[in-house]
Amino acid sequence: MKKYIQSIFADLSEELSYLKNTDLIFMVPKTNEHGDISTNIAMLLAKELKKKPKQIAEEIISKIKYDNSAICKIEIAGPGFINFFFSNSYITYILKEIITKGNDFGKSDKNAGRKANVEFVSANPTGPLTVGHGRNAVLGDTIATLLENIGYEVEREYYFNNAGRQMRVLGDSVRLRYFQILGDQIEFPEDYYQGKYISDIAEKLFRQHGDKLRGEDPEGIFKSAAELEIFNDIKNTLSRLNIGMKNYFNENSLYTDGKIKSVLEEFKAKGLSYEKENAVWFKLTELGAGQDKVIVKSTGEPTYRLPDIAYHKDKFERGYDLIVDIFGSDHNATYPDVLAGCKALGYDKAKIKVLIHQFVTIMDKGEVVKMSTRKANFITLDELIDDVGNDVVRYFFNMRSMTSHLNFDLDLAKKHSDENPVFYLQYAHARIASILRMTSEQNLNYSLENLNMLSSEPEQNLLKKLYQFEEEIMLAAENFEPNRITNYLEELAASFHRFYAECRVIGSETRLAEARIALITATQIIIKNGLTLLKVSAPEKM
RNA sequence: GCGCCCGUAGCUCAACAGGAUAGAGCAUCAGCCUUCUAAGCUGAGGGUUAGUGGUUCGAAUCCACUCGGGCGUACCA
Repeated sequence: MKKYIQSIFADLSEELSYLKNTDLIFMVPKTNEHGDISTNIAMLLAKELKKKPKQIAEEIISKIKYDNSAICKIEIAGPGFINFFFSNSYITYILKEIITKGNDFGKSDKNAGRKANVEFVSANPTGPLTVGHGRNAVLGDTIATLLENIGYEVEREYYFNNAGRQMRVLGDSVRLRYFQILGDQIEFPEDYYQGKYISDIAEKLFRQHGDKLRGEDPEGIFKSAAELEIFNDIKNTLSRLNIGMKNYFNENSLYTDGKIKSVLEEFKAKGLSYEKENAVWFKLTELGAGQDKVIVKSTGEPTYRLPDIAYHKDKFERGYDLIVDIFGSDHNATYPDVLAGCKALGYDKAKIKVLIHQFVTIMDKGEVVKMSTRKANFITLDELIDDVGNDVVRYFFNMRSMTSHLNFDLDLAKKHSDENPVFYLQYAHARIASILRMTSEQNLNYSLENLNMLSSEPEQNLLKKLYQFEEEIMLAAENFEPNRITNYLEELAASFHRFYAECRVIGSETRLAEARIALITATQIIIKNGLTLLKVSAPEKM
């Protein structure tokens, strides 16, 4: 519909030339009195044209040509808004679209043929996923789904590093626990991994091998067993949330494939690196950053920047049209270096979209829980799923904008009470399912013949919400904002519940009942499609 | 010190690219089930949008500064 209004304005701009070079902004007004779509164009032009906004608006309205079957009224209001009112035949059209397209309604092929890579989670296999990773995982997966919904072919990717100091400490942590099981009196260092899962892995090794591993190297079987166990655990947790990765990208492959080396050589050839104090420095100052950074330590080991740049180079070479990285706010200082590196290598960094989400604050019994993988005072994502179920976990992590901190109150999430918006939505869906079960028993079906009978306020509000769906999910995808979906769905469900309280389906006069069945059928489809994007279930009964 | 993010009702959060009277949920209070699921609905109270100044027809939104909170700021990842 917005497209249609844009097109009639485009036609009009042939006649009113001042419309040509301005951005037309259309929005959905908050109240029904202000119509279905509104534009502030007259006010924006007032200064430039040295005319009063209302005069401009009048001129636009008097000259604009539109189709009566789509728009029934255009009026000027307030300081100069132009408000458009949709006609009933448009409403009929959109309901019909929703009902006939069903599960496919809302899908768009706008980006058909384009490929996207979404990298998320990317936790190293040093411990189970925590609630903190949960937000990253759910946001990443939902963004991937949203991109698929607008036509992208999406690859979900998990980047990990199973080498380095962290992993050595992990292997040695298991080894020491193993010795403890054998009865050795060993002091377990404070900066080693304290979690119980370490002892579990050691226990398992003991059951399989007895005391035969005494002489093994910490980086041998201890490390590899730990990595295997932990990775299986992580994958299992992700699959409980319906998250499946297409690629697991091992940082180590960047070394074995010579990609790190080739980036180093390229930097050197371009004069973007130099040696100082036995280390290799990346000339970031030349690229506009504040200071140069080390990319290869004096020990010969690269810092994280180098593999990160090589990794992104690899992604570019794989030919994606869009590369999305999802990080927690603790990475906010590192990605500019990576982007600068990509740009220096000649890649279009506009293809990379870095999304930084703020941390999850866990509240338990009214207190903030500080978490650290190393010390074992974390709540695992698995425990959270056990407590509240995957629907609630997925919904809660999608509920807030990425830029704000997410306050996860465990007591509240565990409650399963009506404070929980997930149930509010699911209840709306189930209520509709229930009505439709009963109407079908009575052989009552939807009809699009008399939709103009849907004239009461709750019905009008519900209709209005329905035809906003397509635009909402488009905006959610293009702006990478999953929380728009949850906000929208809550408003939609509220509109439905209000309708339910005031308007009866069964027992109304047949033509009205048929129209209302069309309305709630469409509502049910939209709720289901919205929840499906979030991978939250839409039950027929509760 | 510097960089990024945040500050909106008692609490948790919305508010589309600057738009019309700043909205929901929870909590509090008062109502609504002989009719489609009360996990619901209706109403009331609750706000100087942290503060100060600026930009303009118009600011929670943009700019500057101040205050407060989070995360960073390594030859850790």
